[in-house]
Amino acid sequence: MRLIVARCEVSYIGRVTTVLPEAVRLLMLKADGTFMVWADGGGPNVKPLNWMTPPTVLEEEHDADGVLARLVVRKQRQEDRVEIVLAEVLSDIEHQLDVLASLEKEGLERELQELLAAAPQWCGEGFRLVRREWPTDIGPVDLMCRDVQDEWIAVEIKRIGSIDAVEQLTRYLERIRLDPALGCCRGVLAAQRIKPQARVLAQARGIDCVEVDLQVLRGEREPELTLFAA
Amino acid sequence: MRLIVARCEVSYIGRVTTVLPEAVRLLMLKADGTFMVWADGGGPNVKPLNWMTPPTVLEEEHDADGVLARLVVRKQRQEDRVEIVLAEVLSDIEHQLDVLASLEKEGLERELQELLAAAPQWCGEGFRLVRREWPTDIGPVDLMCRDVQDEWIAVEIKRIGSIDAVEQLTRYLERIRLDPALGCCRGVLAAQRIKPQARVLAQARGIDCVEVDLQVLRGEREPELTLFAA
DNA sequence: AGGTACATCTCGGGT
DNA sequence: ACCCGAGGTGTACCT
Repeated sequence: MRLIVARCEVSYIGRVTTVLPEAVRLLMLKADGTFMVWADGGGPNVKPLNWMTPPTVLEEEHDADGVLARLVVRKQRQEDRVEIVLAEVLSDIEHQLDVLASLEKEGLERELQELLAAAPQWCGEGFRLVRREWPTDIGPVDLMCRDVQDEWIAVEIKRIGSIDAVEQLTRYLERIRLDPALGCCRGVLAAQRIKPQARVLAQARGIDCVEVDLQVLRGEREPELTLFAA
Repeated sequence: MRLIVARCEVSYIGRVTTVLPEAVRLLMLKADGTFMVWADGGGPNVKPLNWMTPPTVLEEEHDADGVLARLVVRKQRQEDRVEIVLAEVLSDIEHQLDVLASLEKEGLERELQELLAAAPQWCGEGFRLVRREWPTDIGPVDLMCRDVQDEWIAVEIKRIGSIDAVEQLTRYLERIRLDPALGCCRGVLAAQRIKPQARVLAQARGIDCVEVDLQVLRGEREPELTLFAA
């Protein structure tokens, strides 16, 4: 990984066209071929101002004194290019970093699906799980359940229930209901949080919405007693 | 901007929980309060392994020799925290970077919308603009127009017209047509490029497709004379 | 290679 | 503050 701090001007030509006026910025050249330009504020926080993903080709130009004067980062088989004109190099260091993957993550949608598969009654009273990842010809439904009347219910699970989730479930239901045996299959959207506009669309489509609590599912917290609530 | 290269172990607890085993990585501390952890490969290219967006609070712990031994980055009003245990600091530099925004982008959907709002006839013969960003209760329609017969047309604009774009416009039309005054509103998908599958779906839904040329809209190129084309 | 779905998406614009 | 939509989205997984 090479880190260059320099006063420079940056141009990108590719899917869009951008220009950055001359200023002191960080140029980050990863050993894997990734290139990024960073500023300290006045822009995105966690996203570079400009970047190029591998595979890239790096051209370096030096002036008469051997000082880095120009960098061009290009994509192998495309016209995408970032050009950096360096007016002043303040620092230029390189370090060997470890390649060690294994970033373990917990608490994603997958965990939510596992917990709800083990306790489908949180998606609706009396629900029994028939299958996780029920296949349709346009993709798998998260959970397929049956209720106390043996009616079918397709459950779509999301961390945050948005309009897209309603669309996705609608598409699945369209497919599922082509099968006469499942013709009256209902749809349930289960999520930690469901956005208001998604709720509107779901209601219009006859899809039920259920908000679930991750901590309750994990058994870390007692469920609220809502049975006798207004 | 402070750049630390160190052999370290990183833990994050927040929306998810992650652990990174001890390895040599780059720790990036921006002056705006952003914190990021980077590796050289074996993970995402252009995304940090761990990060925290401002506002953040930084705690630094040093050992008896004054060497940096532990870092904790916390969010002010949340339980989110990143903890770094440093086994060996290989480099620790700090530079003053410029804050100079003004990353001008050209060629995005916004420009396309501006150009089509100024010349809606490219979306359909005789179209007049009634409103940009016409509000519905599930989101805004890019352009609302009327044609020479005073009929209403909802226009969805995309850089690339995909199936999602057709779904989106379909949703809007669903809501718009609930209003009797707009009951016969038509739909037009305008994009620089429209994917074949999106075209098929659009046709099935009675939505017209129009491909527009950015350079023609900008007046940089003459329109093709297609009036007498087959 | 192309399509789909997920992401601590991030980010900007609106209300 | 929340919500929506766009992104040079990136990334993994599937066909």
